[in-house]
Amino acid sequence: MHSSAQHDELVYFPSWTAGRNGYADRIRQLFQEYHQKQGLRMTKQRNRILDYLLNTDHHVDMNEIYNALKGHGVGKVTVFRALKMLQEAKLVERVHDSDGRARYEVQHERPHHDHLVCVQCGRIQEIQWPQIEKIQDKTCKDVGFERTFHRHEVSGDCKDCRKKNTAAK
Amino acid sequence: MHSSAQHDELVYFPSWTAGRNGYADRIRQLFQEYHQKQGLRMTKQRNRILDYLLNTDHHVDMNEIYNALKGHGVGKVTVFRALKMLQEAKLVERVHDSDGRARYEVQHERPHHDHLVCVQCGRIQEIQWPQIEKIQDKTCKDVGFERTFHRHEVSGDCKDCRKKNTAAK
DNA sequence: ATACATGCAAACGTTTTGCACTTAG
DNA sequence: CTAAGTGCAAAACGTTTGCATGTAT
Repeated sequence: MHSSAQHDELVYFPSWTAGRNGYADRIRQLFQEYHQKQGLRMTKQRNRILDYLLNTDHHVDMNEIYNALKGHGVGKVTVFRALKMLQEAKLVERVHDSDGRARYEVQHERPHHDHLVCVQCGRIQEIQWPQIEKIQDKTCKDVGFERTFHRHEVSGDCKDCRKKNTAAK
Repeated sequence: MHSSAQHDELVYFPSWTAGRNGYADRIRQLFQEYHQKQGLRMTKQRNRILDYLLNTDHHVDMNEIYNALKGHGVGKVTVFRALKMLQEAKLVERVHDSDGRARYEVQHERPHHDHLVCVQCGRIQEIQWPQIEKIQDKTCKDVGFERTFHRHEVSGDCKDCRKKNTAAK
């Protein structure tokens, strides 16, 4: 699987960012299997919605998907219901941005990752922090807390926006 | 201030958890000063809302405050506007829960802290993780990201709940 | 006295549902 | 053919605003 050395350092650009197509195909397969298992029907709308999700590298909201696809016979409600279905299938995860609005991302069968969220351009950069996970584990053990999940978001200004800022002066 | 040794280890029960009253008084003072500076008026409603916030140990939403105070001449809209004002005064911070609903907490003039959230009893244990902050700083510098804020929540089962679970068997 | 604060009701934006029509299997 | 899927419009939901009334200064 993710065969490259799993050392203890930070991994800024995780290995799974490569080979995205194989990954996308795997999701599409699970998507189909879920339909069969649940007696659901594949439609062009659902396929387009999943495609959109698989071809984006950031967390999208319902409207973004709707706007991108509305010319192609996909309604807002369908996007809503497809996203709901995809969540039930555990293929998409719902998160919320800093204003509390819902955003979605393809659920990754891959190492847990944290987020660098740019407050200017909204871009979300994903990062793996194995060191931090280790520290968490140790502390949790010490205080008798059993960790099941964690959310770690760092907000600030990304490289590009900072460059623009200084250029604008 | 927080005079105790600021070493690099985890601090499970930070020093500022003691002396909560002094802390509350400080906030009330800033609250009053903000009113004077801005030419605002102190009202019983606003005082009650601030008191409620100061006497709770978890992140509350508008409705919780409203329900607690509606018998005492405090309307929903007033809670809303008071919270808005408190945010402008930098005394209250607005966050969002996992469903995207707004929640509020008194803004702490104290070291940044992270949260251990028990999914069973809902209790939130606060933790300082200076080691983790260090790692963040280093990574952010490496990728050219300027960190302004971070949110770090670890979910799981707390010591007490786990004890209860095994006892129940 | 006079701004500022309050609370009702109504506007708002987003998410969700009811229902008649369409379509994949 | 028929149960599932779609899309419109409308309900539901939380948040926010307009305006007449109340009140701290």
